[in-house]
This record gives sequence, C-alpha cells and structure tokens, in this order.
Amino acid sequence: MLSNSSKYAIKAVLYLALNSSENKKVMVKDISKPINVPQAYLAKLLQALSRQEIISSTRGPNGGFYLNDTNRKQPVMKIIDVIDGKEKFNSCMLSLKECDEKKPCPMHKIIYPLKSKLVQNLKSKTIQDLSQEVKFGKAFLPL
Amino acid sequence: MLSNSSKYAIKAVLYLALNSSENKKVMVKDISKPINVPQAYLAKLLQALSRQEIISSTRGPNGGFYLNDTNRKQPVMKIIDVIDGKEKFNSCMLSLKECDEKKPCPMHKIIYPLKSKLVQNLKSKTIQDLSQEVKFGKAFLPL
DNA sequence: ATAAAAATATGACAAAAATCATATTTAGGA
DNA sequence: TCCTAAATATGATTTTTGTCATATTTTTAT
Repeated sequence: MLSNSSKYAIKAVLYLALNSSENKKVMVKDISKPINVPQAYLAKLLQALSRQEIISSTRGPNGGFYLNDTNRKQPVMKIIDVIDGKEKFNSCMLSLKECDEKKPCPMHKIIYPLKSKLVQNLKSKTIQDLSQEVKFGKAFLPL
Repeated sequence: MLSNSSKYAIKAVLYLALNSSENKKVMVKDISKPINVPQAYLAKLLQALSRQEIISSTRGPNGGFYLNDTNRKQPVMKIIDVIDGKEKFNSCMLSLKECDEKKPCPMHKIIYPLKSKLVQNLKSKTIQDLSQEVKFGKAFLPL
C-alpha cells in the first residue's frame, strides 16, 4: 500500500518526534537501530525529508536530525508526498485517464470514497498528533 | 495502490466478462488491443489467472480465453491475490510485526477501518457485479 | 496424418525500487 | 587553525517489477 521507503520515513520521523528537539539532535545511526532500518538507506530518506524541510538537521559534531515546532505540525501526508510522490493516491484504481464521478471506472464506487477519506485523514493528522498517541500509550512503536 | 499487473489483469477480466462466453472465446491479441496492454505481458498475466481457474481457456484454433459462470462469480479480490499476492492488503501500514486493535501502530486508527472496508468490498464484489455496471451504463471502461 | 492456430512454459532483457558505499561539505572543539 | 564528527551528494549494486521473445504443446480442420 505504501512503499517501504515511506514506511521507513514515517517510522523515523515519529521516532524523532518522540526523541529529539532543537537541543537534542539524533544521528542517523541512532535512529536506524531502534526502528530497524538500514542506516545508509535511512540516511538517504532523511536527507530528502530535510531538503523539503519536513525535518531539520545540522551537520558537524553534535549535529544530527531533529524536529522543530514547524516540523511537528506537518501532516503525515507530506512525508508520503516527498518519498513516494504526490501521485501515490491520485490515480484511478485501473489507471484510466478519465475517471471521476461523471464517468467512473467500474472500481470507482468501491474504492473512491474510502480512498478520499484516507487521504483526508493523512492530510489532517500531523506528526505531532501521531506521536502524542504513542506518548500517551494509545499507540505503539516497537521494532 | 495496486500494481500495474493487477490493474491490467482486472481490466482484461472485465473485458472478458463483457465480450466472451463458452462459445465465444477471445485471443490475447484481441484483448490487449482494446484495453491497451502489451500483448506478451498480458498473455503472462492471463496464463496465471487461468492456472488458478479465475478465467478459462482452450488452446488450438478457435481457442482463446473466456469466462464461464463459475468464473463470473469470483470476487475481484481473487485477481489481486493471484497477481499481487495475498499479503497486498494484509500487512500493517508501518510493517510492524505486531499491530492490531490491542497494540495498534500510530497509523492504525487512521487506516485500518478504511482498509478493512476496502478489502470487504473487493471480496464481496464479483466480476459479474462490476461488468453489469458497465453493461448498464453506470460505469465505463475506455482505454 | 499433417498443418495451422491458439495457449503455455520458459527465460532474456529493461526499468524502477531498494540497498549499500564513498567522497565531499559543514560545524564544533582543542 | 586544524582535526574530527556529523550530514550531504553522488553513484554503484542488488532485487523486484514490468516487458519482450521464442520454443513447446494442444486442438481443430483439412
């Protein structure tokens, strides 16, 4: 449903939400271990997120990745947009060029309402929102 | 969301539902043209579906692919199962080993209800159901 | 029986996604 | 200032997915 890359990225950002701040930066290797994602690969993903200012980073000694307040307010969808591309949830389930309410493909009715609700959720829920769930023991993040 | 392969397969089966019968078999090349899928590739997909008895086929002159009544009663999900594998909609959105109502990952609440509704739809809607929509002008299948 | 027309089986090739490796740049501390 | 530790940029490798090609088997008609 999501690519591995997106899953990795979301896990990493959530990890940062729970374990970093402007004055507590975290190195790639210290993220990759607990979330169980290959370090070199994760580095690439984090760099992409950093370039788009979805997460923050500083180089050099005592540097690392972290989230500032603006970062925390980003919707989860942004992560997916950057890693998997904006088209991820946009295309018709049968890849028909023209597929909408007026001229729906045969799968449209089964899928569209659910997909658009999903997109809505992903756009409204922020990194902050999700990390709070974990913080308050309502959701979990092992492995 | 679905692989190209699954999309192609669904389009082809829908085409067969609308244009074939036990005594009107259709050759690969006559399916691939109208649904705009490369012939050799489609052949491979149809063979896989035929092996799993989701569609029917006979070889030799006047042979081809077609749907019998049993085929038409298959749920759309079966096509996806065969082409993309049963795990497609089964895994957690963050690929956590353990993720369920009791110990949900942070994305669970946002996604699970929608995903399970989607799966339910794909399992209950049959090839027949979808092709009827097209037949009665309630859905469309160009390109 | 034989020839032709179809699916089937197999595998080669290409493109994209995932993974790994390394040289470069930047920032901090001695 | 210079060394070291971190991200960054770049690209090589591997795996998976998508695509193409061809030889084989089965069926029908002559």
